[in-house]
Amino acid sequence: MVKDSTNRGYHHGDLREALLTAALASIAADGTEKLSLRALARDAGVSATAPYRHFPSKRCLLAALITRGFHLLQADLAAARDAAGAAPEKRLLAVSLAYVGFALGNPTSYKLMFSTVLEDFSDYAELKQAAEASFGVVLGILDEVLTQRPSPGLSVSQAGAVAWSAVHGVSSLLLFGHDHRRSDSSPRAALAQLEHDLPTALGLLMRGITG
Amino acid sequence: MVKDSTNRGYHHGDLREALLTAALASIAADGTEKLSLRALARDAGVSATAPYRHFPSKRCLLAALITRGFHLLQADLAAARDAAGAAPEKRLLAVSLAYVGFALGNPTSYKLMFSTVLEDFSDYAELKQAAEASFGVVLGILDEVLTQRPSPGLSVSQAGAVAWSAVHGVSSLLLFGHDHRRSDSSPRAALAQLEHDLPTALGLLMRGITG
DNA sequence: GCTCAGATGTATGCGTCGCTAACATCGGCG
DNA sequence: CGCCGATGTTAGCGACGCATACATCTGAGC
Repeated sequence: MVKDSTNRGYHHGDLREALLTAALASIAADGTEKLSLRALARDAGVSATAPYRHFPSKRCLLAALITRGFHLLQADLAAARDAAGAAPEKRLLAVSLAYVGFALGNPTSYKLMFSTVLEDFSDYAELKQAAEASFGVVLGILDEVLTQRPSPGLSVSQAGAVAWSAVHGVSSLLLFGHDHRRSDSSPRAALAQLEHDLPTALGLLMRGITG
Repeated sequence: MVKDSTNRGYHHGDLREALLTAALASIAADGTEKLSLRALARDAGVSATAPYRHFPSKRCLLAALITRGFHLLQADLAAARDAAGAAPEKRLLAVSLAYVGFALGNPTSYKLMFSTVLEDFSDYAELKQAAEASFGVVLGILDEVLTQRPSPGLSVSQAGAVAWSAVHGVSSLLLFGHDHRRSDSSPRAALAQLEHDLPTALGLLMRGITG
């Protein structure tokens, strides 16, 4: 039974959830390095060790955050795919745009998901599964496109990896540009322009791959 | 005057350099989170606070490491460009391959350079300059290609950003795959195949952009 | 050669952190 | 109603980043 969040007696009510959202906010504000379980506990009004009732370690809290991110990404991608009709090319573009949209809309989560804080997902089965499910949506839609219109010189899965890389690269670099927007140099300007014409840009990339 | 490295009296000899290389090794082994100035000092055989004679803070040491990475990247890219002859397309492919090659050959540096440990380069003028110089090589070569063969629907700098994104995406995802290679699922296999046929893959991407 | 100023390394200590162990309190279920 | 597992607390350990004050080395100019 979920407690009323106004209940702040001895028991917090929903400390686990509060910690997760506060952690994401903290990372967004100050970066992963400065994330502190003790500080999260203070902000939540509980003792310094209370978080350990919900997460065995700081790493596990991060893993939970990343897992949540992949679940969200998967949902966004699947929704975009299903809303885009039946034509494989349209579905591909829609999923690509949704991918970049997720990155731009959830920059903290996205950067965390593809960072190296955890080094390796193999210690976290649920996380590994969530990540592969997300990739599965991308690869599935690429498969649809590429079996219909094979790419010259590349296998289906190779071409799929290229397309996925291109979309991931656009997302990453756009975020990198946002983080460094204080510099008004030409790379930054180019990225801003790119963001403005995303559909055209992604369309070109996909055209290169699908021949 | 550079001291003989066998000199280990009161003065270390070249502590700054020793710290930088040890730091990179530590990050490669255990990740950025576990990097400890005190541990580096211990390994170098000096007191816990000696590193602060060379780096005002841990962040500054990381900034120095990243700066060094961008200098290396720039050198690699410029060398590849100059060795590739005069034809813009050949130069583009060579620079793209060098970019991916740098990422695969210096994974720790590359991930550090595009991570968010520093949030922002604006506090580090030398670093910002080094990063923009690296990007300058990429953008310059893209400019050569695109002014000769304009891309349909995109400005030169937009198309440049797309191409750069694609190359960066291939690099990032390849590294991501390496880090998670313990899973033998299809994404990993696709990435391995992709790495094997990099020239073909990058050629396709560039063809999409250059029309 | 000597000297002395700056570069480099040391000693000590503060506040914070992740985490463990032992104990307290709550709340739902028999 | 009473018990027991879930949740939170208190106390404390070792490590860390970093600041301050002090010690030692080294080379440039006399």
